[in-house]
Amino acid sequence: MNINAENVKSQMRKGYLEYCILLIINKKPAYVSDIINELKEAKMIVVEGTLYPLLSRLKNNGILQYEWQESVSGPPRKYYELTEFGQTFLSELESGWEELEQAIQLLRTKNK
Amino acid sequence: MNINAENVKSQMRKGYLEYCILLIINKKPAYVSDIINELKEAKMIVVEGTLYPLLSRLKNNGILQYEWQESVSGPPRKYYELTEFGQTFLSELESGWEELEQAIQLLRTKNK
DNA sequence: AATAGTACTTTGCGATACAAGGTACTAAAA
DNA sequence: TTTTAGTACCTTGTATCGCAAAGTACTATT
Repeated sequence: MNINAENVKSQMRKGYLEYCILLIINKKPAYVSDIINELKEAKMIVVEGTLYPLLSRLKNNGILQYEWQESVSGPPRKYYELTEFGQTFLSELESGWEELEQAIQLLRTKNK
Repeated sequence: MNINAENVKSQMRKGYLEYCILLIINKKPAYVSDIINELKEAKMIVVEGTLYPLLSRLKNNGILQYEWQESVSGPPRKYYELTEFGQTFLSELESGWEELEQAIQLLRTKNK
């Protein structure tokens, strides 16, 4: 119920997870730990419980597909990659991001 | 249940409403219609049912306060403005936005 | 066998945008 | 004076989604 800056910042990141994850996977196939690490580098802290359902959703919607790959140490991993449709989808998100960036820039400069 | 680009774009905007609204109110006191119009100019479509509860929440958390003002035509309006704490809060959101902007820029350029 | 480590999955909760419907006040028309 | 239209504020119910926490399963080492 209480608002604090951290809370709002986390809300801010919410809508961008899909976008960020697709950017990461678009480079090369990745499994959950890879993704978490890349996000961490970009200062976006995300946990497993968030990622697994999200990846499933993206897969069920035909945006991602995965392949099992053996690991040198430990159980096999699901490596996700973009489908063709996923590529199209990603470019739509690109423009969505640019729109928001411009919207906020407009509001910020107008209100200086 | 289905993902589509519009849906995700709207999710993207979600977390930024607080920030955008505070940017608008920070310039000068505003009531709901003012805010909706300014958001519309920046291509962020928001409806009353979203705004009223949000403004209440911000008020209850000491970020906004309001004054009633007569209207030339129609019922009186609640004009919201930032409290001192609200100003501090807004600058925290500023940095939150900048962080996200950088995070996404990093992921985008890395994955070209 | 037992233990530790890694990976994937599920459940329940809290936060919040939004649709839809409702209340209240003001001014103009009938 | 009553009715109607317009504006403004508020509330309820629903769907979405991040996250914490707990669980299952596989592999390698002791």
